[in-house]
Amino acid sequence: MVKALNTPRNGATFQASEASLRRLLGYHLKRGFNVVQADLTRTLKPFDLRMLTYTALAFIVDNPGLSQSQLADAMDIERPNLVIIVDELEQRELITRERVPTDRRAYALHATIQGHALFKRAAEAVTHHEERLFSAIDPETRALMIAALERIQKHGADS
Amino acid sequence: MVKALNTPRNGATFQASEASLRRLLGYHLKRGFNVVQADLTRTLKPFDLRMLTYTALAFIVDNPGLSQSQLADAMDIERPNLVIIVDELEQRELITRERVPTDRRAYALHATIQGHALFKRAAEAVTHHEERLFSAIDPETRALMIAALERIQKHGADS
DNA sequence: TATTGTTATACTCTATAACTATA
DNA sequence: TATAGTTATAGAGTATAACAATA
Repeated sequence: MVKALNTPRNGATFQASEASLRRLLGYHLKRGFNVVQADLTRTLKPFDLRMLTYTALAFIVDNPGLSQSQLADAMDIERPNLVIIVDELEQRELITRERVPTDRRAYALHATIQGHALFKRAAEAVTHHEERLFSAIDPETRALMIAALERIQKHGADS
Repeated sequence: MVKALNTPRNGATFQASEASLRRLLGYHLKRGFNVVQADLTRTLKPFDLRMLTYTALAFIVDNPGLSQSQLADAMDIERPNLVIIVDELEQRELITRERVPTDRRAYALHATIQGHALFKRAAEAVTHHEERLFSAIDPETRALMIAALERIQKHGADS
């Protein structure tokens, strides 16, 4: 909907002033992420997955046996918010929750055959979603952005 | 909370596999934006502003007299979601809503003296917030990222 | 017919306090 | 005591349908 910025009532162009919005990286991060998030939601819809259920499934597939605490830390979300995500994946029989013998407080998470199969199909769709959305950004720039975003995370985690 | 990635139970390192998460720009965009959003929330708290009320106020300060439709388009949010934002700013007497004589359906939005004053103080805090959070990213990289994010928006708006 | 602003509603993501059972 | 998982709850952002007033 950026086009409205170019068609205000008075014929001029709307501004995000130099003193405020347009020069803010955070502002563009938000808007860029919103576009990505909207497209990702559409991409995952056919698989009945959301951003968080997809992310959780990906981590469980890649790290069989990890606990919910470890998964929450890896996903950078709070433990309470992970519970319903794991509930949903378990009810759909995409993952299993098994008590850890050596620590009966914890659950070991594993993807089922169906979980692996669904993830494989969804991951392909996500790959196409990324290629489609970021086709205008050359690989070097993408890598540079990923490195910068990782630094922002580490820097933000310090404070 | 990335540190947990380095301290799993089995002594190995948790993975966001090459086939799935770690190589996805969208994944890093989300995590990076979450850090920014959390810090921005803290930054705006003393001014009783949220991300969206701050953004709306910025646009109104920079574009006096614009309508709610135009503001919603500029902010890239749906009209219904803007209503409570404008309500809040008006109730706090930071902006005014005046009927447009030539189109009695629309409201012209203007920032009050208090609105300008609060925005000026908040904008300074936001500037410091950005400098603090992005100090590890050199200006050239920031500019490159902003340009790339703008392209993603335009590209996403097409599809 | 189309647009502006509005109400109602629902979904997603995020955050905190407090509880239980285990360690 | 500390940790793993849970429940309850609240806040914030996003999205759609439907309506009254006006164009």
